[in-house]
Amino acid sequence: MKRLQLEDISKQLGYSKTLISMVLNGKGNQYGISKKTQEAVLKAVAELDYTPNKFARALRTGKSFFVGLIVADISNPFYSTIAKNIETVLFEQGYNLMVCSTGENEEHEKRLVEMMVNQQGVDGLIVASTFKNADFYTNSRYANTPFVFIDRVLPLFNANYVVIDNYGGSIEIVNHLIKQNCKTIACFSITPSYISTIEDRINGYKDAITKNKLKVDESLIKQIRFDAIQKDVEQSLTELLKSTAAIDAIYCLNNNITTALLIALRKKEFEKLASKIKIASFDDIDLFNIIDRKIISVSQPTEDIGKNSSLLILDVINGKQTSKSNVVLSTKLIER
Amino acid sequence: MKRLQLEDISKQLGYSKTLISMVLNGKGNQYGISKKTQEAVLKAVAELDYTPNKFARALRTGKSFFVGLIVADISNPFYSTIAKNIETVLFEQGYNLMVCSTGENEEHEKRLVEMMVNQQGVDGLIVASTFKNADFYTNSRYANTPFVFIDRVLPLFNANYVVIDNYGGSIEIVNHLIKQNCKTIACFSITPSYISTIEDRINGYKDAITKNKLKVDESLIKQIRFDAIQKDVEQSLTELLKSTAAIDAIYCLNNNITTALLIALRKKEFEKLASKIKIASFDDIDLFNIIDRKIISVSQPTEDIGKNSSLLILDVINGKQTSKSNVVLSTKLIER
DNA sequence: CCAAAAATCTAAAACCTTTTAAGTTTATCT
DNA sequence: AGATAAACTTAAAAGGTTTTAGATTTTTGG
Repeated sequence: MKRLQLEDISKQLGYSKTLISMVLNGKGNQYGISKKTQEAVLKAVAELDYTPNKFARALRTGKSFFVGLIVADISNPFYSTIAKNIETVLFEQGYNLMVCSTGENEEHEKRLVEMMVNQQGVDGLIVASTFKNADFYTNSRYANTPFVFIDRVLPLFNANYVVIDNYGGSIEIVNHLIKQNCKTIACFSITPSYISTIEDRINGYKDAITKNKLKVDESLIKQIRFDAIQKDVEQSLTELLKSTAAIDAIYCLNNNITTALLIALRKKEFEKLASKIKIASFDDIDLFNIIDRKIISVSQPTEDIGKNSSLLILDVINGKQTSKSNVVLSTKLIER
Repeated sequence: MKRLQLEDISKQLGYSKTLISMVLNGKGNQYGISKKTQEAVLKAVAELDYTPNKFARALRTGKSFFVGLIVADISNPFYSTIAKNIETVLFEQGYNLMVCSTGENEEHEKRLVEMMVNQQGVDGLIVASTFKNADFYTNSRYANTPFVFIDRVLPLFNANYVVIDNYGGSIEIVNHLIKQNCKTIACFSITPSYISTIEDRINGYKDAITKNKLKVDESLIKQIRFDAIQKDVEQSLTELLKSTAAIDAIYCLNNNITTALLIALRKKEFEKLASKIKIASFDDIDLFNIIDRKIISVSQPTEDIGKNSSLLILDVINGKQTSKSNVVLSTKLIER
């Protein structure tokens, strides 16, 4: 069965394709099509169950009604929650979401952006970028594509973004640990560590320690590789065990590290450590409500990141934006 | 800066648009374009950084290189892992994935399928359907769209599918519980319960009990509503506490229910129950490796569901399929 | 009742590819 | 050399919408 097209409706109704197209696009009044005609068209279209060909429409208008989302790893609940909220907002406005993961790899991110913009023709792009600097995005070939950056900002780049207050959240949770009498706090960071969120969290960690008149011990800051989390966490624990310092707490800079730490601490070799330390986590996940151990965490307003960024990109797409919009959302400390 | 198009390259090179298009689509040899010409074209195109307009191409060929994925809830790790694996396979073949959640709602599923097929023009659709029967999908308007069903099968519907052996997995886990000396096993099922996976798991549960010469007690089978999981789990626990039966184990038919049960069991009111029972879960998640309680589970080969279904839909799209393909993957019991 | 203005409606162009059918040039064979 | 085949190339059509510019009909005012 061949797909119905404008021509068929036109013949059936005796109105021109133009008129029908106008009515269907809600421009009937604008072009002075009479109420009666509009109704007749809508009725017939509904009865015949006609829907315009997406490709023809996109070719003519240059609009795909697709928004791209690029994150490090869509199976991470932090990003998947954001994705879900973005999807909901977009769907209400007749837009669709296309999600891809970079695996925290710059080259992969490049390929994905190129593909989405050039091949897939997305109307806009929401990105949690892995890039170290903004060179790639400042290239003029992207000047016409609406971008909104989330979670992470790129240095010296004047762009729309929706992020959270990583520095403030970090200060707050470390302050809380210190109040709980933790003096020696290890920090499990993640590579690539130049990412703005991580930088800010590290700075918060250091500043909170300094302001409480304690000393920052660089040997307690461990780098965990994005693609070898479990291994590196256990390696770091071994190092901590060997060191002379008596660790009071471990502060994990993201949920993946915290999860890996919890798994590691179940092993016999780390038993001794496990019973003594407090665990703090930047980013709160459901899991923390189920386990016995009381995790202190900073929860991020993931829903709001999703909602804000999607509303923002729609504004940019629809030309409703006057100047760059920079949103910083605040975090919430969860004591347990 | 205006986008480059075939015409520009054509003028620049002195070859026709046709020739350039042919070379770019890898049909140079097929149409007897000389090696020299092909190389010149490819070089120029690379230098000028031209990419064909996606919409024009799709309009002409009728192909979008998009595959849709429809599941109940993309933030459920079971589905998000499947999604990730599908995405990887598709990406390698130049296809893209578009994911949507139905929230286990038939009407929403209808809207999504309609939208993906009619408005977005996907080349094929992978669906974990919420539907009770196959009427919607047997409608002739979908006869031309490649479909692959995953996770759940629709009764009496001759379609491509990739599922797991729910009945067998259920038998195995309940057998294991009984061997561990559990005689009274409650079952937390989920509505809508007509879904094939749930039906099969329930049947497995009942048959395993019967074959072990125990009695099935219908009052121990609780229905948990998809959209009120926590509440219904706690309600069911209360009922179990009130009943005279001494429960040995609770068997949860999916990971959401198990998670909700674990949360509930932390409450004082269920303390008594918590210490005595074993917990079994259909579907294994990372969480189970972190908590103290030893959860017995059936793990599903999510990676394989993703890989198999995506390879299958590509075959159907590319006309490589000869007859309907039905894949049943086996599960793995995880004792802890 | 006529001219001008307002209200409706439409033909044709534009969007940019891919593919068909056919054209031109070069090589091969007798 | 002429006819035929092979190699290479292209003009034009097709795909289905939206939009522009203009045509037609109806209404209004004198």
